[in-house]
Amino acid sequence: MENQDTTKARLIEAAGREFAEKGYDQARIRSICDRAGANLAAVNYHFGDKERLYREVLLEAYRGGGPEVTPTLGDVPPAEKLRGFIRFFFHHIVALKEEHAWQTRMMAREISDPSAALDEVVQGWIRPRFEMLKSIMREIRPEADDRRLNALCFSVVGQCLMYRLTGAVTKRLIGPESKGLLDDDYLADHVATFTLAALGLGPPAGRDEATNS
Amino acid sequence: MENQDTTKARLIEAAGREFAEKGYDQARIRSICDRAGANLAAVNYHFGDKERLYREVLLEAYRGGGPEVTPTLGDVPPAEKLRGFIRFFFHHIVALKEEHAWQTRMMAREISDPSAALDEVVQGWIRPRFEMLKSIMREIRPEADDRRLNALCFSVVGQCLMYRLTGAVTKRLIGPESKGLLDDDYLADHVATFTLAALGLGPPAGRDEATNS
DNA sequence: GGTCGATTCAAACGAGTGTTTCATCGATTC
DNA sequence: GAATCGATGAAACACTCGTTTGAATCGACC
Repeated sequence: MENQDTTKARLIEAAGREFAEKGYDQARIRSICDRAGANLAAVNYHFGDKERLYREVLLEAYRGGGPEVTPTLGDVPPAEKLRGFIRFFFHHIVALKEEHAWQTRMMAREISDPSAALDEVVQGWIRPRFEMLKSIMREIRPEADDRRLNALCFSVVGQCLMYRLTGAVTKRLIGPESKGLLDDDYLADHVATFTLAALGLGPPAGRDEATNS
Repeated sequence: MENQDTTKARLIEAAGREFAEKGYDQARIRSICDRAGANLAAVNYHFGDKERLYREVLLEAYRGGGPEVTPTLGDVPPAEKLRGFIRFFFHHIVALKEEHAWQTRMMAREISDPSAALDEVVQGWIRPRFEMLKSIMREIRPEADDRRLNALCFSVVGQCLMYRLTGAVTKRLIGPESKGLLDDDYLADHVATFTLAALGLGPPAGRDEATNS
């Protein structure tokens, strides 16, 4: 009854895009109000201040209308589940482009550039997905203790997040052309193969160079 | 003849610490001048502006007096070289504490929070170390093409950098106690084992839970 | 149609911060 | 010892940006 095109709703939408693009510090209230077609004072009137606006937007981002970002893994062998999780992770979190929903991009940004609201994000958004990975890993390594399970999961996540967190460096490091060759599908497949090999569930990584140039 | 305790030298030292701690944006010229015991106008007098100060400090950081941060790997099997590289990487780049030299901390910061001077840093500091890793990988996988080699190296680096880039998240994700259990030595060993297993050079990861609790 | 509360608007405020100014100091030189 | 010039110091300037203010506008209700 209220989520029509009210000023408040437009502000949340505009702020979501702004925060997702620039992060909390670099986001500008003037820019948000411009995008929303609202007056500069609107943010203070409707939300009080910048931080409370951010928290409302964050709430909207992971509770509200954002797209579902949870892998659905059927009843397949754990190795296949792991491969599916990695592929999902790459396509929905690592490889975020401008056209992706700002809701997800804000979550991704909280990982690399946490705000004061990180606790809520970890608890409400990151942890459930991490636990999903951890339960897959537990299926694969029932005998591993909790510390080892965490390290194993971080080995998976680290390989993926690498490409999201250090994009500027890697592009300069190997050149834009080589970076372009590392597309999402290739990388997802590589990380999955690498990880399954590390767990003894597949052939060693890097020996199958028959397929590509 | 000039690198005594001049105001300019003290400014570079103070700015190095400030930039390493807070990054370019959050660093404050007033704070730098305070640390250096210099007047506010000193930065402009000696360097022109904040950005040129940053570039000079960066130059000093990776050309000048910083500690040597390059792994020395003797004539051992490539698997051992890789293990040594990972251990080195963890101790000197990932696990940077406050007491580490600001020179290295600035390099680490450029990775996660690049400045306008990233090009120089990649070319002068990151690339040589990356090429070292790549040559090790080439010894292990002579038949792999360049794209695969890059992906393999990034799988190694990603597992390590993870802990540097997402510290705030991981601490909240698994709790400070569990995070504390993942000390540098444990993680370096884990990543090495994981990676060697992935390459078919060691036993699968996560099956050796006899040693620790 | 007048009243009142909610909303919107233009304008300004005030704090933070990089930068500039200009007077002063101190050593070197003639 | 006076002149000169690089270096330092206190103060202020200029700009950005979050926030506030007080008037104008709109809509509902009597």
